[in-house]
Amino acid sequence: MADKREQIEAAAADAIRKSGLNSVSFRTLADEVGVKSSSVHYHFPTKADLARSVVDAYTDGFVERLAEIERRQDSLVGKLDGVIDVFAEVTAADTLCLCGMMSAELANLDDSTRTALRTFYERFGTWLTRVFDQHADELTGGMDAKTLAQIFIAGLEGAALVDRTHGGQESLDSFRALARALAAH
Amino acid sequence: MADKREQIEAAAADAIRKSGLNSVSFRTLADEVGVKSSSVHYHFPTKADLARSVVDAYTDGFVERLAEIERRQDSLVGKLDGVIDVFAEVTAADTLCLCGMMSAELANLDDSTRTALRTFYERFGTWLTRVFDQHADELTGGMDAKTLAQIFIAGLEGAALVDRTHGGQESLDSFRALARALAAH
DNA sequence: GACAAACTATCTAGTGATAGGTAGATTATC
DNA sequence: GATAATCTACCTATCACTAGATAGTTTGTC
Repeated sequence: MADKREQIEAAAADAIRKSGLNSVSFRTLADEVGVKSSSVHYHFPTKADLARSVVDAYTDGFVERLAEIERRQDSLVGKLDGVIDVFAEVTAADTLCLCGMMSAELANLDDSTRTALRTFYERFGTWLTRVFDQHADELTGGMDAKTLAQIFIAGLEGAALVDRTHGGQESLDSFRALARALAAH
Repeated sequence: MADKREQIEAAAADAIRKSGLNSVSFRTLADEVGVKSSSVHYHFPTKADLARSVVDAYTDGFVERLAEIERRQDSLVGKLDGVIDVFAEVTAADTLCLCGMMSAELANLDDSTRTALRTFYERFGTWLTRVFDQHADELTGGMDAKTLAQIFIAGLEGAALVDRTHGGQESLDSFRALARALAAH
């Protein structure tokens, strides 16, 4: 049996992606990993501590996946499709991007967790902006790299949100089409 | 003092847009309109009844605003900007689209409320698709009307979500830029 | 190497606050 | 007098969080 702290963090991340931080309780989390709720409080004194830790870990994992995409894909469409694939996995599992979910719950979060969320979007945005910049000569439409990055970040977060309400990946596929329209020249 | 039922519904809609259905309680709602929680239960027996009513009312109001935009704006960019303005109001009030917020909470909703959410997206999508179809000859990029409608629905929901985490309307403005890039010819 | 102190990770047992929901009495309206 | 809308008073369940006990492990000291 692996480290309990990591198990708790993983169980929390899964539950948050499915139904949000608000419907994650120390008790259900404890039951899932086979300890008492007081033990969860030992590792994460308050819910805010748990929330921040989960966001930080998710962000690190997400950025690592972006780096992997960059290693494997040379073309702009290949890279964008790689990112869309990440969101497609999330949608296929009937969940949301953890940071998208928690952004909806922003009003209930403490400052440190809000900062962690901003860091997620910032790192995602920095990566996407750089990718668009690297392929600037292939782009149509006349929009700059940062604008395109923001369109894709908001678009993919929203697509996961919308697609989950009716199943399938229609919205996500529309962003695959947008990627191809932008890269055609 | 207006009809209590409507007051309760309006207070619920405001609270949901700010912090989600999960953090709206019959007690706080009752306090806001000056009644007891049992009186709220008289008008809306269960929380699911309240949720569905609020979504239905929001959808009707939203669709009415779309019709108004269509009456006032002739150009494609004018119509798209009108829709983006609706989301800009939402963002300026530090809230989300009510249906976007509740989509994040999908796992905690009953079937009738989920159906009401799907209806919102369907009516929004039908309107946007028709608008893009009407201006098909002005479009660049080669994407069909339905694809474009899905890009804007997901994009605007996501932009409201993302922009709220760091203030401002950067993401929303990027969709204004996309509208102009698509309409240029 | 032996022993004590400190630390880690868990437990039992409980706190006060709040949640959605209900029964039945009361008041206002027509 | 009937009906609609509100009230008081309550229920059970769950929430985040805490105190204090208890093992096992690690670490510092002689």
